[in-house]
Formats: sequence, structure tokens, C-alpha cells
Amino acid sequence: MRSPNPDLSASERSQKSTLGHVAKRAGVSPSTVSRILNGTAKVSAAKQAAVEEAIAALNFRPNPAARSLAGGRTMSVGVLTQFIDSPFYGEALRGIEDVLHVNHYVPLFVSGHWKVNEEEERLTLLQERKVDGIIVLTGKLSDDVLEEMSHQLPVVVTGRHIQIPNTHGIVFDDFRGAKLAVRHLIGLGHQRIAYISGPLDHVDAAQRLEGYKDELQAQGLPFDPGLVIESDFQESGGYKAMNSLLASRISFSGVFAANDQMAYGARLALSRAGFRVPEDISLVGFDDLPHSAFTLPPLTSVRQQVYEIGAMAATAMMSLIKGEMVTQPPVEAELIVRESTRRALR
Amino acid sequence: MRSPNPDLSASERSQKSTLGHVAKRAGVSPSTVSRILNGTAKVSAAKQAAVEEAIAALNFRPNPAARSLAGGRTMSVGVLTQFIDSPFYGEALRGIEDVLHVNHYVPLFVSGHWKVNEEEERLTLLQERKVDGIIVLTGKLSDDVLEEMSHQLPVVVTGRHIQIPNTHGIVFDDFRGAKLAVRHLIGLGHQRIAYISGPLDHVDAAQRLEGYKDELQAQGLPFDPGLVIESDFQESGGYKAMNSLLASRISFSGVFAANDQMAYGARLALSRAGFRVPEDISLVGFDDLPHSAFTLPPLTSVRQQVYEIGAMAATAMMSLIKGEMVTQPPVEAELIVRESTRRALR
DNA sequence: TTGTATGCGTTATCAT
DNA sequence: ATGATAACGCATACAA
Repeated sequence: MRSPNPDLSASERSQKSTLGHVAKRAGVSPSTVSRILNGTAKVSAAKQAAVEEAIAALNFRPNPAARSLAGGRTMSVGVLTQFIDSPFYGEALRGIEDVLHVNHYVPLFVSGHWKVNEEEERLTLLQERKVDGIIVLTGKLSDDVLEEMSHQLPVVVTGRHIQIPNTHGIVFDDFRGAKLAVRHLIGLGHQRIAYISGPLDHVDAAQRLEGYKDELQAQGLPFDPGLVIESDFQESGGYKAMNSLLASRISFSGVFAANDQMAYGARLALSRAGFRVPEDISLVGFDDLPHSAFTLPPLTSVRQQVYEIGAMAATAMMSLIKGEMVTQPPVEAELIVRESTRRALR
Repeated sequence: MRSPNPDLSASERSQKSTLGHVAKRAGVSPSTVSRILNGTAKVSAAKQAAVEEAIAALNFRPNPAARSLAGGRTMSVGVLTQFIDSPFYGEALRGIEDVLHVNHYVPLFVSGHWKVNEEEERLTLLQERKVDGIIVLTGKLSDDVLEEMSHQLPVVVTGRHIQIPNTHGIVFDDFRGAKLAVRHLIGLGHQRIAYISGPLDHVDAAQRLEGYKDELQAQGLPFDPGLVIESDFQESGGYKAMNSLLASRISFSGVFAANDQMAYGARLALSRAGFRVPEDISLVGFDDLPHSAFTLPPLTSVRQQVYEIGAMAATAMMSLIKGEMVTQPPVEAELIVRESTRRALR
């Protein structure tokens, strides 16, 4: 356990030696070193060993900028998310980071803030930075700009099926997840189920609403538009939405919120109005945020394997960069039943 | 509102033109273009205009890799955080991203996972990538490695005072924040205040504990080690901690949790044990996470201006990079009183 | 298999 | 004030 080269100070060690130095020390040409680094061609075992020794001794690290300039890769992939601190996508970012890191890639995170023009601006920013590929976490971009982009570099996108070359799509299990939630409530005897939706121009939100409707119909229950209210995926939005629902005096015994944050807000509004969960009203959320196991009562919610999705996206990107085909199993949402739901009265 | 150059396809526009092209079109030498780009020297107004025209027409963007190679800047700053999806530091990341973006810089986020060796590994990774500066969000690194690094590039670090050149420290208001929380409880008549601490090898946790002790003493109350329990900053940790406290049968009427997540866990444990908040027990958290305004009951908590701290860190970094001095006002924590605290009985 | 020569796009050092 | 020209560190087409 000693440092690589005690003769050098830490600062010198960090970024002094170049491929040329390695070549000289190993008694070979720079190109040979390069070949070994990239596995571009076969080299004799002897030279191979000599070069590896030199690399270790000099603690050599290829300069990414030089690599990039020389036409090679930047060893970085751009990641377009909406908010870097999103409680939902956060786990996906972690999955991406982990997978990229073991592949010696780094993520370049940029945020689109759910605004198409910002998303596009950030995308060109990523291209200027010469990233080797781009992962798009949902967002509002049209398929066209993604296709356009895929001519330049590999693209992985979540939230939509996409069937174009050099591109891979990973869909969340929103539709089925929503059906699971509704089915659970109906199974408990709830007939009137309010739905607090996310912004319908988000694909996630739209799909979840479809799931809600579809399961209602599948179970032979009528769809009552009065039970549906569109909100913003925020706690405050859920709070307001529930107050509107309450004010409308429409009757319901179950509530399905399109994400946990809105469920939290709704739950507080219910409490302020004197309703108990789950004694009076059953409540189901979506996303199963880490907090949800510790809310009062612990929240029944639909879990998406968000970390997994991030990891899969990064894995797919690695494949695309290598020019490999990618086939991945679909991710499946699952219902986590906790204490916010209960059999309907009567 | 027309696109910059209709003759070019979107793909061509994105990254074809180079500084050389601009020079040719403007009828000047590449050096002149470079000078204009960097403001390195004076140029005649005529050429200035010609070059700017060419830049716009060709939609030219300097290649960061080439810039970096030539010894210039990468226009990127490394950000060492612990978990990319931390609910606490997340806002800081957003602050950093926003400020960097308006300065045409991009953040390179890496995660140390609260492990010294990982932090160091990620740091050298950042240096290899030739970032122009590094922002360290707390972590467990020794001051020495930061100083060593500051010889190479500007460093901004949160969580500690630091007095070395090319470096700037921003401290969280942990000590005072904790005092505020305790003072509030004492002011409500609570004499026995349990404290659920974070891991004491985190600076934040250590400072908060100091604040707890200090305020107790300032108010003439005894410090009872039996009332303090060390946990892990997680919901599950808070839950277990509270159960331990309860099992020890020590008496208390107020609880101060070193962060909101542990407060959530503690609150659930209290509920399961039949204690009501705030009727039986008053509870205060720390961090004021977005969720905390919507928990049941809404949680009294100490708010840190985490977004601001991120923004300040980035602003400081911009100054350091320009070689300017940085002086910033301290950030101040404030107590947000909600419904989880109430006057002590009797 | 291995070495040589060039070029990638920019900045920096000289001249002029 | 401005223009050649040489690095910067690496990959690669071309030779050998």
C-alpha cells in the first residue's frame, strides 16, 4: 500500500505524465501506447507489459480533452433531466451515475425545467460539449428533435416507445401502475374514487390518467369527470386539489393521487377538513418516495423502480456507444400496500 | 425569428464551423478571432464587427476540448456531493447549476457517498477532467487534501471555515440553528428535551449537537446524555432511535431531531406508541424539507437556505476563477414554527 | 505487429 | 493592433 511514485509530489503526480512519456519509458512508440489503451490492435506481450508498467509507474491518465480533440470520445454522456433535485428522478440520476462510473464515463447533468425551449437549449449545449451520447429523462421534446439528434449521437429516452436507429426508449409502467392502484381500491369496495392528476402535458401524468380510466371501465364502474382534478405534482397542488374536491361536495371514499407528493398534500387537506385516513377515506399515491413509508399513516403507493430505470438507461447507452443492439426487459410497477387504505364502509 | 442560417441543416449547424472558418469569412487571422472571443486584446471596431457577424452567421461555438487542450479553461467546475439524490443537498445543486449556467459554465457532479476514499477518487477524476475549479459540499475530506488541491485550482467548500489562498469556505448555520430549535422548545416550557443526532462524524451533525448542548446550558438546564441518541439522518434511523428512547423509559416532553427525515421516523414511532404530536410530545426537525410543510402535523423545523448556499458557492467559484476576492455575508438559519410544537403541559 | 506523420480547434508566443 | 506559428495530448491513416 504505497503511493505509485514517491518521487513525485501529489500535484505532480496528478496530471503531468503524457502518453509520450509512457512511450519513452516503455521504449515504444506513442501509437503503440495508444493502441494498448484503446485495444485498437494487437501488440506483443512484451511491449504490452512494458507499457503497462510505465503507465502504472507514471500514474498516467489519458487527457480527455486531447482524446476528444483527436476525434475520439469524451467519455461523457449528457443527461437531460428537468430538475436536478427532483425527488422522483433523483434516484434515476443515481442509477445513471453508478453505471456510467464503472464504465469510466461521467454524466453531464442539465435541467430543462419542463420547458421545451430550455430543453432544446440544454441539448445543444450538450452537443457542443461533444458528449458521446445523450440520455433524456422524459421531458416535453418532440420525437422529431430526438430523431434529428440520433443522427449525431446515440440517444436513450425514457417515457416513450421509440423505434428509430441509434436510439433506445424505456417506458415507465405508468399505465399499469395506475391500474394497480385503482384495482386495489375497488377491491376494497370503493366505488367512488377521486383522482388527482398531474399536469396532463406530462406524459407520465397522461398515462396514469389513462390507467385510472381504463381500470374503472374494466371493473364496470362509470367514469365521472367530476371526480378528476388536474394539479401540478406538488404537495401544495394536492392540498388545493383536495380542497376543491371537498368544496364541490362530490362524494367519494377513495382517492388516488398521481404522485406521492400530491397525496401528502391531499392527506393534510383531508385532515384539516376532519376526515381520517384510512378510517373515512382511503388514499393511494404513486412513486413510493422514500418518505412514504414513514408518513402518517404510511402511504399505500405504486412503486416504480426508478433507480433501475436510470441504471438501464445508462446500460443501454453504453451498448449504443459500442454499436451494440440493446434489448431490455420492461420494468414493472408494483403496488406497495401500507396503512392508508382500508375496506370501504358498508 | 428565423433560424441563424437556413442554408445549413440542423445537424450541420450544430457543430461544424470552427474558429478558422470564422476567421476566413471575416477576413482576419484566427488569432484575432480568438482575441475577440476572450477579450485578450484590443481590436479595431471594424474587425470586431466583421468577426461578430461571421460568428453569428456560422453559428460558431468554440470547441471546449480544443480550448482545454490549448491550455485554456474547460468552462466546467467539478462539484463533489455525497449523493446526487440527497433531499438536503439537492437544492444546493440546483443553486450551483443555476449560477454556473448564467456564467456559461457547466457543473460536473460526482458523488462521494460519505466515504473518504471515494471522495478522493472522485476528486482526482475531476482534476483529470481538467475542471476549472472544484466545489466540495461538506464531506469527510481533511483540510490537508483541500489545501493541496487549492494549489492546482480554486476550491470552494461548505461546512467549514477555511483560511487558505485560492479557497473559500461557506459554513452552514448549524450551531445557531440548533440553538434556535432548543430555545423554542424551552420557551414553550419543555424541560426534558430528547435529541436525535446524526452521525457524529458528519460535521453538520456534530455542530448541531453542540448547539443543542450550548443552548441547554445557556438556559440553565442540565445536559442528560440519556436523552441523546446518535442515528443516521434517515427516516428509519429516526424511527429506531425513538423506539430506543421510548424503551429506555426516560421521560421527555420535547424532541429535537437533527434533521427532518429522522423527525418523520420519530413521529411515526411516537404515533405507534400512542403518543400524540403535539398534544403529548412536541417535535422539531432541522432542514425544513419541502415535505415538512405538509406532514401531519406540519413540522416545526429549522430552515437553512440551502439553495442560496449553493448559489453562493458557485458565485464564489466564479470570483475565484477570475482571481477576485470573495466576501459574502453569512447565511442564517431560521426557525419555521408550524404545528408540531406546543406549550408543555402543567 | 509497430513506427511516423498529420491533424483535431484553440490559445499563446513571437514577430511585425 | 494583427498575423504567423508553435504547442496542447492523443488517435489514426499510412508506411514499413
